[in-house]
Amino acid sequence: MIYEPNQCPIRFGLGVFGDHWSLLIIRDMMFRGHTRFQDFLDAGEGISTNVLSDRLSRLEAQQIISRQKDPSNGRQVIYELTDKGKDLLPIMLTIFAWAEKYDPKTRVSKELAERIRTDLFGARDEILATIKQSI
Amino acid sequence: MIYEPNQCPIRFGLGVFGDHWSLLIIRDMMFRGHTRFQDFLDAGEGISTNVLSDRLSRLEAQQIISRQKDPSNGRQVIYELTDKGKDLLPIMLTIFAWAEKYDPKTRVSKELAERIRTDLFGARDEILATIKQSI
DNA sequence: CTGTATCCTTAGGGATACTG
DNA sequence: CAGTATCCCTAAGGATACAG
Repeated sequence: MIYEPNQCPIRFGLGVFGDHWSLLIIRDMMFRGHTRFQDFLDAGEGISTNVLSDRLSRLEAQQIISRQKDPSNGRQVIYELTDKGKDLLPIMLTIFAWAEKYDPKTRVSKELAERIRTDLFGARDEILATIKQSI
Repeated sequence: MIYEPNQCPIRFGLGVFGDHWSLLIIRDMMFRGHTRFQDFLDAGEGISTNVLSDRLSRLEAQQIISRQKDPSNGRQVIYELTDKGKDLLPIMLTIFAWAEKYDPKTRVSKELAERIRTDLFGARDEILATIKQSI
């Protein structure tokens, strides 16, 4: 058994970042350096203030991001990825690599994509075979 | 620039497997060996027939899964992952590894988790630093 | 067994105005 | 600037019956 039913890691992941907006917010922090409420509003995805507020709260509650005031400007709030949030990077990168392989429009940094491709895509069938045996 | 705006790989991924049910269906095919309509209904997630039907159609349209009749039983339909679907494995595994790190209940095969951890978590900060420079 | 077809309900989210 | 508070609306999805 790869994992215990009712203790499914995919379900766990979906609970944390499994909605449309959360993953885009994390993406913007990770790859665009966004740190402020306004940054996310201006990202062009069309998120409304109430939804953004809600998602930032949830992500903070789950310790994916931290919220603090800018010491040099007390009215400015700064959002940052926590270690738990930064550790979502491998998930993002594997999505990148998959998209680069199947979305003709996606262009990702070659080094990153190459790394993932050899490390994980390369062993795909071997790993799937291992999994099949343990079902 | 890591990727072109409006050509975002995360958006592309969300469009394919970004809803609650699709990822669970793919999981069941990948890690539980499910191949039949009834398998998914019985998976215990409580999906209804109309939604399941819809998701299977979409996944087939996106060539994540294939649909064919069982040659030995003409009334039995068999769903299988295509290569494009199998290539979602790295994404699944990185979610596994992340969940194992942060969800106390999740227990994943050690070898798989270890492989991902050293390959990708290990270089996390280094990669993030590279990204920051190119924003 | 593998789906459609309907009905119905609710949660999610857009628009907007407003506040500390 | 960073949110809250409403209002409203629609699309997603659960339940169920039925069909090929």
